[in-house]
Amino acid sequence: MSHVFKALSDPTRRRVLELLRSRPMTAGELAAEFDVSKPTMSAHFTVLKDANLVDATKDGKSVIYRIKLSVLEDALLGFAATFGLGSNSDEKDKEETGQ
Amino acid sequence: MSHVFKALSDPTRRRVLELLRSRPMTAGELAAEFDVSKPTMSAHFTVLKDANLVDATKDGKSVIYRIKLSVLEDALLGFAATFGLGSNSDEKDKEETGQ
DNA sequence: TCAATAGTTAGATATTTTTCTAATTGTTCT
DNA sequence: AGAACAATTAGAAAAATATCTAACTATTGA
Repeated sequence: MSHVFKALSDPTRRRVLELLRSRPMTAGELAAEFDVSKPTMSAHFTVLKDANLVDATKDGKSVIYRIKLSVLEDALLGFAATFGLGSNSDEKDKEETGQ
Repeated sequence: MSHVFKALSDPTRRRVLELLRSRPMTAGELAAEFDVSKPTMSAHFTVLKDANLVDATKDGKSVIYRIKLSVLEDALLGFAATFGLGSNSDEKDKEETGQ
């Protein structure tokens, strides 16, 4: 879980995840969206893989990356829940502490 | 918002926030919970302040830190919402993409 | 006023992270 | 087999982070 937050701390990696939100993409397609070298992107992919936030499958010459939404959800909402946040939009009267 | 994720990427800082969840605490009380020097903790507090995740008020010799839950909530749930996550527990039938 | 206490700032060092170019691996196509 | 392409690994350099000790500032209380 610590790996997830480390992975999310970099803007490039957060944007990679956002791109993968719409559809799976190859390393090359993803790299084309950024202004850094392919090896640098490869390093970012490794961090995302280590955090288990993406899944990589080889397809011919390409590697297709897919976001693992459930892992992101567990980390994000799990941590939020620790603070009593989330799934709380229109709860009625449950001893709210207010800040 | 990038500052928030940077701040959350360190385990010490995440634990500081968790400690502040129960009540406001002084720098000294917080530092006592960790195995690092006070200046190191002071640096962590600075990162949390820069991310606007905590509020510091001086009270005599002490500085009292308070968590700013709304900022944490906005960052965490806001980002989660980008992925269609959260406040979604028992939604009925809304063209779910399922992973 | 002076000593004690709480906390931060200064300055240095060690570690981690990000990034690059060059070289390598694996796949496809002719 | 050999060229072309996609991606990763190797190795190095630059930048950012985390950490420490020593010194400083501000507040309290004798």
